[in-house]
Amino acid sequence: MQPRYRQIADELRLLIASGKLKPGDALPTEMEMCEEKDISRHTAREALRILTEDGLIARRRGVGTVVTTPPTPAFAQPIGDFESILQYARDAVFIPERTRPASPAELKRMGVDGPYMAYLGLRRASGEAPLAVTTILVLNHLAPALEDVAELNGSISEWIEGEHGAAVANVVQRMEAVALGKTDAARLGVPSGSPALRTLRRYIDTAGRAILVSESLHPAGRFAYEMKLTRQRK
Amino acid sequence: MQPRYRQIADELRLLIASGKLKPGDALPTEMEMCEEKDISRHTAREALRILTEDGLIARRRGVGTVVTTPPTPAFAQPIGDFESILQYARDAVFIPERTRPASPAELKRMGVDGPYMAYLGLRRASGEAPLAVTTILVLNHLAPALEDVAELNGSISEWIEGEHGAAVANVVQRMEAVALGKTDAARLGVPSGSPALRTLRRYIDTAGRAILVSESLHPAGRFAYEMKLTRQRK
DNA sequence: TAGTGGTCTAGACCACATG
DNA sequence: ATGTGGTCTAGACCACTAG
Repeated sequence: MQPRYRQIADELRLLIASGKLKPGDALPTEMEMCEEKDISRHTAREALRILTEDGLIARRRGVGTVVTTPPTPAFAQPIGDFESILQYARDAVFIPERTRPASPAELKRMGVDGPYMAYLGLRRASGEAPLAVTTILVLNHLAPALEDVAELNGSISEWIEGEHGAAVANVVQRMEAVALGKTDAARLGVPSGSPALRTLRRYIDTAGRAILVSESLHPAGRFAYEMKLTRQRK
Repeated sequence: MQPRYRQIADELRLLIASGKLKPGDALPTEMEMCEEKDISRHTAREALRILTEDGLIARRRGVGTVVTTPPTPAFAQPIGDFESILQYARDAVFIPERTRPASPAELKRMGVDGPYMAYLGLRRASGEAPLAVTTILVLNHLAPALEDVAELNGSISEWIEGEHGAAVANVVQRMEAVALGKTDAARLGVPSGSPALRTLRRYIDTAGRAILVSESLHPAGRFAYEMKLTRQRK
């Protein structure tokens, strides 16, 4: 049994999700909701508070309540700490296409040196367009077979931790803007030379070795990296 | 003038931050707070709700309210990162060029709403080429004069904290790739349409207001954002 | 059984935006 | 002047936990 305010919040959420209420549309005022649903104002406000926190609606005193326009890039993955990076890796599935020993050019570009296997593929969420082209380098003696990678619904780094007992001690992450080359642009279905967010992550074990390095190229508009940093509690 | 429930939330937050209330300690019950502060239960609950959302306290029906033990996720962002954002702002000097009330387009693009002043300028390190074009929005009643901004060798957010006593509670940071428009490209000396890293930072105070928002457009190759995430001991 | 937080009602006054 | 959402009061009943 759900509390009344949550039922109402869910009703409204459904109206918005289904498109019956579009961005910019006005919601009923608090008093209207009170009469229609036969509830007190407090209950109505609690329902609206939930939707406000979720960013679905915006409220302005003296004006009313409207459905917000969704943030421009649909994918604002809130990633603030290490854990949610792994979460991101789980949500946006890596679809491997082929594997081979890493080339010298790749090794240099991704800032490592040694015997690595390279996995090339796409990163997808639920939608149709791929989120990114991704290259993953794994130290040779830890590298799984391509078939196994395809089976993994978790992240490769977690597989390595489970399979080999290697512990990731920290992750160094780097972000910058680049222009897409012809090949990558074609795979993403965007014009050659168009902007992309390049994220490079190096997973370092306790010995300081990069056991896994991943590079993703996210075309503009399909992905934004968002993190919340909270002031320290001293 | 802050609402009563927020004053009380801030009082309690201070008790926790200062260590007078340690993790595991019990807070007063709702009824005790009502009598001590001479407020209604609703007001007390609203204050406690804020702290619950911030993860500072945990509440259990039939038991009471206690200060939470600081999160011990397997991985966490080193606390230094909040400070290093401010550090970045100090290193790469913001050179203001002009100021005016923020336009509706700017407000929408930067995800805020209200009366803000806009400061437009370039960001430079030691070298010759500018690192980025930057737009900074500051809440009207906190906004410094353009001449003062030029004098600041620290960051504007720190100036605000010192001058007005406003405390930045957290920073939400967003990164994505964009194509540079004609004007910005010209100011940076790169071709129109070339890639740039857009970083948007919203500095949020304890009341949840964005007191300052900054947007920087870093052309490809001149800037990369790098962060290190360390595994936390349990 | 007593006390906690969770939910809900029925009022009230206010600051603010709009016509 | 009217109506909006923001704040606040003073009650109430409930589910749950613990002694």
